[in-house]
Amino acid sequence: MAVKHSIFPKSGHDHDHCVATALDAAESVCGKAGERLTPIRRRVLELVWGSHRPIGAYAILDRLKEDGRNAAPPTVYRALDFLLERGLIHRIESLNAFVGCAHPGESHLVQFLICRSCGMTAELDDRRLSEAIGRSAVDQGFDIQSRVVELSGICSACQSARPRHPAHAAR
Amino acid sequence: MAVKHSIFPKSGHDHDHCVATALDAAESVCGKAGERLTPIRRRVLELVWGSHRPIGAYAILDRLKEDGRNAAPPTVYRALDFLLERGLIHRIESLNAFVGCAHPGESHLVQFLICRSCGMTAELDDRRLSEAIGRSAVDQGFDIQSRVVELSGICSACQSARPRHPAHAAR
DNA sequence: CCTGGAATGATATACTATAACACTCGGGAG
DNA sequence: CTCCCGAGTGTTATAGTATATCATTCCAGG
Repeated sequence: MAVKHSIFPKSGHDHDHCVATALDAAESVCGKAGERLTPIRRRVLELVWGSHRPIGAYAILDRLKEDGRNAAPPTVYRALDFLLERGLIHRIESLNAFVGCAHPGESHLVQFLICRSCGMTAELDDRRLSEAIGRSAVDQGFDIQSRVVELSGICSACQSARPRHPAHAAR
Repeated sequence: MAVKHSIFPKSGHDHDHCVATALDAAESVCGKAGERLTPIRRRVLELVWGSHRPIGAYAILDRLKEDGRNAAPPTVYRALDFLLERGLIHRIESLNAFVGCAHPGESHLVQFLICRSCGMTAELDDRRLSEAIGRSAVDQGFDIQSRVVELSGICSACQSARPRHPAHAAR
């Protein structure tokens, strides 16, 4: 049975469009907040959006160096912190890596599906799931301030095909 | 309104009993599986159970050294890997730390509540929440292999009191 | 201008985790 | 009994992730 509305990016999608949209949205979000999307921040965001696979801070750093820029770890982490605070990217705790936010500027509760075969991630905003989490916390009198929900497994595309990116297999 | 059945460890509980129970359960689990709970593994488990606050691998390492034992990082990580595989401890991804499993030997899906004020964690096994996660995955045709659900916030005890362990405040 | 805060540069270091190889020990095959 | 084998541990080195600290630059507003 086919999946009706897969939220996983399709293999042949126009990714340049994803990137352009994300950068535009970032300009907009920063503009409204009076924040500066400096060249470094913009470039880091672009690199995070290089694919739908989470990317590590040091991989970003390597790319910045390839740009010919003087870059050190703090350069990257400052930009990542800025982008995280503005909700333009997400951190995947179970991978120590970062991925673009699919709904920048909108407040949303997020859950991730992470494919161990192709490395792609999908960002969910499942209301029933969020509510179940909220109920669980309320039952315990717990005041939730942040949530990490990361589900690793095999996406539907990889289930029906030989793995295409074995390099991204889970640890 | 008071919480009916808080799963958070109470401040004055008999923690020695928690530790003893955990060690007994570990002996039992290992015995049935024909695995060896060696002195190092037992000691690491005991240290992880030192409190209901997640502990980092290097903090465990320091304790082992205090024991007068020759210990290096691999010593600790090997023991932790063993304990993780047998389901005797859990890893908290968002803290890079480890905490004792409240239900060793039983297969269960787990979610964590992590108090940013006192550092305590509570292990939930909320069936509705697990089912909501399962449905979410099925909707996407996603085959879940592992789950990370970690909710950070303030536990009910800390909400009604001045924080008692500010050193454990979230990053 | 000039000045104060934000952003970046630069260096050092802390923290987390694994690779690789050597050694020991105890149990089973012969 | 001896040999051998594999699990467990010791040891050293290194990989990978993140932050502290201070210097410098840049730019918007006075």
